[in-house]
Amino acid sequence: MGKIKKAMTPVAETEVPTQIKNQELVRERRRKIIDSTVKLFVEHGYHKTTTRMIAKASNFSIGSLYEYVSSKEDLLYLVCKTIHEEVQDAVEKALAGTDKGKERLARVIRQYFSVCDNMADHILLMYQVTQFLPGKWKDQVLENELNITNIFINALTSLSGKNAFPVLDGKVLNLVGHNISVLGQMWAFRRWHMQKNFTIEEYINIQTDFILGRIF
Amino acid sequence: MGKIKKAMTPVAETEVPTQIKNQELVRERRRKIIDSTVKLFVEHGYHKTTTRMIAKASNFSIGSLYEYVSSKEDLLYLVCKTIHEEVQDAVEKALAGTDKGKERLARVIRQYFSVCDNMADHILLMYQVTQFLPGKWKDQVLENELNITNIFINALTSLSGKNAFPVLDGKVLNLVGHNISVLGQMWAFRRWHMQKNFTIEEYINIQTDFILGRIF
DNA sequence: AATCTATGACTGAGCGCTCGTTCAAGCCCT
DNA sequence: AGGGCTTGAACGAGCGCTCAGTCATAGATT
Repeated sequence: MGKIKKAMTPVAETEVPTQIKNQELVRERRRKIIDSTVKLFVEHGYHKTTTRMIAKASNFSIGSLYEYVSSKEDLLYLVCKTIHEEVQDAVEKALAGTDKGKERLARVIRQYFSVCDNMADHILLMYQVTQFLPGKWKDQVLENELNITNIFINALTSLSGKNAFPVLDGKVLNLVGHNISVLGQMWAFRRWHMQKNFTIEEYINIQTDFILGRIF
Repeated sequence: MGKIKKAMTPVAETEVPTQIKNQELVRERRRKIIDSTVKLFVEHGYHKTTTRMIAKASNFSIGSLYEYVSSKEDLLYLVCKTIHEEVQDAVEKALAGTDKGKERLARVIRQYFSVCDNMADHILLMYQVTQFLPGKWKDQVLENELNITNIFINALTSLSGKNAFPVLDGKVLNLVGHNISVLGQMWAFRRWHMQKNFTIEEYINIQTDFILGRIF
């Protein structure tokens, strides 16, 4: 069966169980459910969002909701996965350019930080919500998080020793990759301070200087 | 793990209401309650910890618990406040030294990161739990968080322009202060990766180089 | 074309249970 | 005696999830 990969929201077909036979329907309905759920989770948080609210917001009965998703925790996982996919897609697009050395790194940082700005709500949500995932899915989510960080680590590694870059130890590269990842997310989870004191442009510029060691 | 010195917790007397007349008793009992609660929250999280569990763990009846604390949310605030006080105390001690320039900054960073290591559970807890505070107390907690960050900003500011330090713009200093704060906490909230790949010593050394721009 | 039948998506009242909170009654000290 | 402190049974709102039943559709049969 030749399925066309809709780059938007893939949504697992088999990973998370469902009662419904028609897989096309599952994909479509789940997308609607996930979209509504993200909004509700962002607005009210995981616990204060009831399954009834989710059902209403996506125009299903609760019963019907539970045909497409087997528990609230399942739904939470689908939400997390979708957000990660969105971030990863956006960041990977930034790797396409052809410039070299620090400029290339700076461009990737800029792109990633812009994504963090656009998806600030979602990133904050991930921080708040990962703790409620059952173990097996928490592991999966952390792996997805690592995948994104690895994009930066790879970008750094491919630069090490070239274009006026010093040769760097693997551990250093690894940690710097995580730093980039977290400093982007910081724009979201410290927005209570950041958005009062910086524009996203200022933030990107200063943080880029900071990461590239141009400050001290 | 938590080799935290049993730092006696001050505990607000008036800020959070109580039914009990004897203030001495309130202070003493609340400390016991808060200590037990922190342990339970760390182990089970806020929602899965019931008030009955808290009462049992601190050797009170539920009724008695509610004489000393007027709601679970109140208790949550007391917990957050106590943790912040502990961190702040420890970091402020690091300011006592007499060395100058980058060495002084490096020492403050080392001290702070060590605190983040010792209190990793508590820092993670703060990240998970702030979202459940009612508005007025969330503001208070964020202010406490800012107070800690300001310690770094002040340390940076007092260095700006001296001892081979460049003169730096206020926004830059502000953001770098937040970076230090967050990179310390990152040791806690990314421990699922960090503690597998670094010792705290390695972490401190690399991050210090990173912050001071010695990497690229 | 008309009728029957099988399928499976959809519905929502209600079950079973948890949890934060209260309060009437009792205990203890002065 | 009376105020301060403790107790734990009882309350009731709220939640995730179930399941017996409805109904639209489409293929089979006449």
